[in-house]
Amino acid sequence: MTVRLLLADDHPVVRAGLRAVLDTEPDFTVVAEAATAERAVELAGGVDVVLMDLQFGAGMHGSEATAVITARPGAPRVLVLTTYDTDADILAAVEAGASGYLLKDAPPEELAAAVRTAAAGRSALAPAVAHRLMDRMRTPAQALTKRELEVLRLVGEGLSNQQISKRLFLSQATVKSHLVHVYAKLGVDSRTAAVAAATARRLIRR
Amino acid sequence: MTVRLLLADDHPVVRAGLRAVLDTEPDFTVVAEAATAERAVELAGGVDVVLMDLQFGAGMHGSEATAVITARPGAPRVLVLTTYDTDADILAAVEAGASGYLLKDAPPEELAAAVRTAAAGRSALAPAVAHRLMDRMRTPAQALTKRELEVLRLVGEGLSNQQISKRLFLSQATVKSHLVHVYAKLGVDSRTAAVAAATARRLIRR
DNA sequence: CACGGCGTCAACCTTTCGGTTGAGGGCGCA
DNA sequence: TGCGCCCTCAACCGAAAGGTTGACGCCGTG
Repeated sequence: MTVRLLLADDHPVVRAGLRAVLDTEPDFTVVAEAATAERAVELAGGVDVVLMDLQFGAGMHGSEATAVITARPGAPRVLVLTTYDTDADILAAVEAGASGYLLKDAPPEELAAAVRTAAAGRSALAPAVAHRLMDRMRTPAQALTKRELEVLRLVGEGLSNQQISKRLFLSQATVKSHLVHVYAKLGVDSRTAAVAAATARRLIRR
Repeated sequence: MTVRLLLADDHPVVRAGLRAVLDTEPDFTVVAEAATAERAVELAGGVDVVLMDLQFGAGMHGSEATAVITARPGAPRVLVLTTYDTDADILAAVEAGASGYLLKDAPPEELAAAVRTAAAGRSALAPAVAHRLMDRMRTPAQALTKRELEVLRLVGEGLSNQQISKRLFLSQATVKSHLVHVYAKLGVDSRTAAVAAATARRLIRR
């Protein structure tokens, strides 16, 4: 039985590389490529496994596309294949229904093995990734409230508490209050560290 | 006349992709691959063009390898091929003697054209990259020094002056001194604003 | 309805940061 | 041999941010 593959990555070179590595396997067939996450959603029907990058230059994020694809009945398995292994990315991908999470520096054999594992309906997490996920479960990520996120975003834009308070029609005391909660939830103790942590976890965008 | 190529990238998939895209060109031959910058330096003899990534998981940076390779007599041309186009990366690559700077999301035709341009001894800068470089030349006033950039990067990672001073073996006074200069050059007045401005201008990456 | 989470704010204190002045050594370039 | 730039550091001060306690109203849920 042949495994039909869809390659979703915005880099032509990476797509060519995946094709070169996977299409030579006798039981794999690359049936389509997508340069955007939107296109991947369109093409996901009729394949068995989707190899999905997370970062696309613009537009939909890979984890969003994964959620859309896996939500459908008779959906293909989605194997996330990305460059980074930040907690937030992994979490988002797994929550979106990804069957696996691989890093792009994985050797070809590992890649092929993961595709077979995913095609068989089992979970294929790279060891390093699985470990990270375990860590995460132990300390559940505190979700920031809308207001906290709003304040944090302005901090990320470089505004002072004074400026934020004016922008949001608040007192400085309130801004500080929100930030204290943000620091606690992110496990940091300064505004710059909060921005760094939130950026790494993709809570805020830049 | 055949152009002999060396592919230097730590991702097997990317190397396979480059090989797939370039080795099919009748006048190109991929004669070697390197998974590390150190290996690229070893293998650079005997090829005409090196396709060089900048980020290698560990060890030598691509721009260092580029500098070493281009410094030798009869050196091959080095074409930098990376994911990001931050000012600092581009500058470093060009200063290291790179003949071109391409982004990995470039279409295959552009890639092949750039290799031919480099092989012919001409400069091959992606339009977006060239534009950035021009910007840089036009306003050299706000150029941050290496040290200032180094400090700013750590600020962006959320470190305090205290932590930065320890990390770089400096006194806090020196860290503050660098930051004061950074603020002046970026036209801001706080560390968070400096990070925001530097990110917007692609002086630092996240 | 009582409870908890959220959003708002005040007062107070400590620590860090921002900004200034001044200064010395190293290095390249005119 | 100067000059200027870069990097380094000290001392000092005011301003901003960090941290704590306590408080009040709103709202949704058990």
